[in-house]
Formats: sequence, structure tokens, C-alpha cells
Amino acid sequence: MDDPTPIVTALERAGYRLTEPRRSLAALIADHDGHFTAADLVRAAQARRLGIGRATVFRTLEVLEDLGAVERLDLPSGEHAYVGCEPAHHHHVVCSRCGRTDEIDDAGLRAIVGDVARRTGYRVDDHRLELIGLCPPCLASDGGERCR
Amino acid sequence: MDDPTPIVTALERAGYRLTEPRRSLAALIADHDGHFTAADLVRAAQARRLGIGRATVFRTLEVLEDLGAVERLDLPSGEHAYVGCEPAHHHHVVCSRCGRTDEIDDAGLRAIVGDVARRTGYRVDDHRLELIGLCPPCLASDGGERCR
DNA sequence: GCCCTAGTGAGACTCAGTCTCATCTATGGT
DNA sequence: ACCATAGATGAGACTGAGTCTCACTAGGGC
Repeated sequence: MDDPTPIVTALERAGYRLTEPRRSLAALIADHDGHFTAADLVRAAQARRLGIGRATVFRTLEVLEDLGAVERLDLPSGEHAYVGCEPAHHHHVVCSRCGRTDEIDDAGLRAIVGDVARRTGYRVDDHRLELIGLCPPCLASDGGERCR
Repeated sequence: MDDPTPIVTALERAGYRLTEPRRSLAALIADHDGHFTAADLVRAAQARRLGIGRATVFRTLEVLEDLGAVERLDLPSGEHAYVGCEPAHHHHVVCSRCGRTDEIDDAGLRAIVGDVARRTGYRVDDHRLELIGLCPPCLASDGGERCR
């Protein structure tokens, strides 16, 4: 495990202590392709006998979210999930079948936000966009049958 | 209370029974300007001694969400809130100070969704967009002090 | 190596949301 | 108006996410 995860680097640069639990969690997160919930992490940590408490998982996720090393998604089911990601502003497409996520850039969203602000008079400070659908592999294995 | 809320109409048209609890909840929701949580509704119902159980509030919200008479928001705080709204596809701007919400139309979002689908290969089935900011009144009383 | 403090694990706690089940009631048929 | 019945309800147990507290530990600057 001499693999300096970008997450570890981010923690270090932000002045957080590089503790064993944090390194382990960073590794677990790096292992995940798609999204994962806090509960998933807790389970994974238990399965590997890492001896990491629930509280620590939540605390670490909070820190990582602040750093932008992880982003929180609100799945349509109401679950809160996370994805490890680059610390730059962007959004995600989430596959509703396999959980895979891909990052998408701001696309034309900035223009929309500006437009809405102008029309409503709001000062828009933040926004979130989530796209839900089927990723290409799932789409292929599905034959495109399910239409919603 | 002979006020036929659009919510009541929607329930009726969809073939749901027009029960007393549903009428009461429809009235409570109609009273709310901004967003409200399930817990808010439960509290409001208790305060007015309507004798409506928690389960009923959640069940009713679920039905109303299906009907599109109510939309669920995921606030940045992680809370799930609802807004009563017209049953057409649209999105919301939420005031982070007073909780007021305004509806916005699809703006150019459809184009973005199409664009993302083309670039990523996903079939995008659903999307959610939420804008968070300050509404004009809050902005005014704020003196614009917080300057981006 | 020592020390200070940020970080930690355990587990109690809170609170949203779900489920079950006995009871009730809105509604369509008579 | 009455009845039958399936859909709806309230109470409260239950589940599971997330928070909090507190005594203890260990990272890293000295």
C-alpha cells in the first residue's frame, strides 16, 4: 500500500493528519468504480477487519467532501451516495442499474444558471445537477427494452 | 374548508379516495409557500389536532409525488424537503435563507441532457436540477453584503 | 523520545422513514 | 338510504442513517 492516492495527497495538502484509518478509507474509496454509500464503506471496512468505527467513516467522508475529493449524490431512491472524483466543479451521470458514474463538465449549465438568475431575481449561489440513466454496457445488455 | 385545492382535484382524477386526512394534508400543503419536510407536516398536523398519523403523512406525500402534485427536493443540508407544485416537468430555485421556492422551466436543460447523452453514450432517463441561492427579498435585506 | 492536540472507536442517542395489523370509512352497487 | 368491501388509516414497533460524547490513542512538530 505505498500507493499515494490523490485523496491522501489532498488530505495532506489541506493540513489534515495522515492517520491509518484515513489511509485505509482512501484506499477503499479508490477501489470503488461507481458510487458507494457510507454504509457500504462501513461494511467494507468491517469485512477487511480494519477496525474503523462508523463515526470515523462519516467524519472522513465529511472532510473529503469539503476537500472536493468526494462528491455526494442524492439518488432518486433517496439514498445518499458518494463518488470519488477530481476536485473541480462538475456533475455526474449515474447508471441506475450498475451504479457506475461518469463525470461531465459544466456543459451549458453556467448559461442556464445565469439566465435563471436574471429571470427570477435570485442570486444563485450553488446548484446541483444529476443525470440518471443507463450506461452503455447496461444499455447493450438491456436491448433498450425498458423505456423509462 | 370548501376550497377545492388542485391537490384534491389531482387525487380525485387519479382515482384515489378523497379521505379526510388527505384533504387536511392538501390544505396544509397549500398553506406552505416554500418547501417543507415530512416532519414539518407531521408537526403542523399535530398542532392543529388533526389526529393524522406519521405513516399517513409519508404515504400521502408518496402518492402526491407520484401524481406530480408535490416535488421532492434534496437540500444541500441533506434534508429531504417537498414543494407543492404544478404537475409539469420543471425545476426549482430554493432560497437558502427563507426557504421560498420558485419554479423554473426546463430552460436549456433539455439540450444539455441530449448533449451529455451523445457524449457519454448513456441513455439519460431522468435528471434533477436544483438551484440554491437568495431570493430577491432576502437579497435586499441582506444589503448584498455577501459578495460572491 | 516527548508532548500536545487532532483524530479515533465504542456505543448511546436521535430522528426519518417503513412496516404491520386491527380498525375505520369512502364509494359503487343495490 | 343501506351495505359490502377494498382502500385508507393510526398506533406504535422497528430499522437504519447519521450525530454526539467521552475516554483513549497516535501523528508529527519539537
